[in-house]
Amino acid sequence: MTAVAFQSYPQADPRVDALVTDVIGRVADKWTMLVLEVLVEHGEVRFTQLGRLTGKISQKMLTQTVRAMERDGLIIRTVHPVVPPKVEYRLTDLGYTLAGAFCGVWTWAEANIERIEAARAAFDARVPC
Amino acid sequence: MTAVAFQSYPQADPRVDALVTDVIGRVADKWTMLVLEVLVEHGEVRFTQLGRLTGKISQKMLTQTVRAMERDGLIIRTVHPVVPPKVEYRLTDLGYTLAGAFCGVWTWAEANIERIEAARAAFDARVPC
DNA sequence: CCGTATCCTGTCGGATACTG
DNA sequence: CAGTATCCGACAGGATACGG
Repeated sequence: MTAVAFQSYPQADPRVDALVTDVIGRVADKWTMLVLEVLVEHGEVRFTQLGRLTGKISQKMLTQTVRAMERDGLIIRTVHPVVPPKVEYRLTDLGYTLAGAFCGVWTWAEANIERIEAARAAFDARVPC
Repeated sequence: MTAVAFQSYPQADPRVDALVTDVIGRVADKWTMLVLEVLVEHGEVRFTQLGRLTGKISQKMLTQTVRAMERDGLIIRTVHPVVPPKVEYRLTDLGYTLAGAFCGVWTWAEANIERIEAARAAFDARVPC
């Protein structure tokens, strides 16, 4: 399936490219990046605490995000057999290297917010609804 | 390897944080990154050509993506008044700096695909069903 | 406290058809 | 060639309720 427009492109290795795209898509998620940032800053963090620090994230999305990140080997989930339950999350070495890679994007966004907003305003003035 | 050494994240302004998140969300899009990569590699590219080079992207999504990127000041759209129409896209300076920032993530993904797939396989074996 | 399960709505995104 | 317009299925993701 997926017979789409623009098929057949002279790329070197479509398999590797697809995998990289997949990894990027998974990892470049909004919540993934925020969780990554929180864990870099705070080290080991509990579930609810992680939710608060991440901002307005629903419990559902937080669960999904940490689960996917654990599956990808980015974080480690530690369950303490106590009552009430205590679960802590921390980055793996792989997670730290990813955070390092994303650091560039994060600082870029911070540094260029004003330029982007200016560009948007100019565009919207140029192309009104 | 590893050796993370992360400088602590400076500010704590929720407004700025929201904006950064917004920018990240916009810019970390799958198609945005692919278009970015193609334009870095090929310089100035026409619409259909861009579609082919980007891989399996529908015309609709390509239009949306380039429009949003133009609005954000990442690319420049040049219309040549000829028949048949000829429209070319190229990166702005801002676009190039973004591509540079993403370069780290891209190479990270390439370098760690195998580790991620191994982690996923291990996780799925550990947590079946 | 740490989740899972369910419902429900908005948005994403592909397919198709048409214009300058 | 370079779009625009429209229909529509799929799914992300919030709100809520419940369980270990």
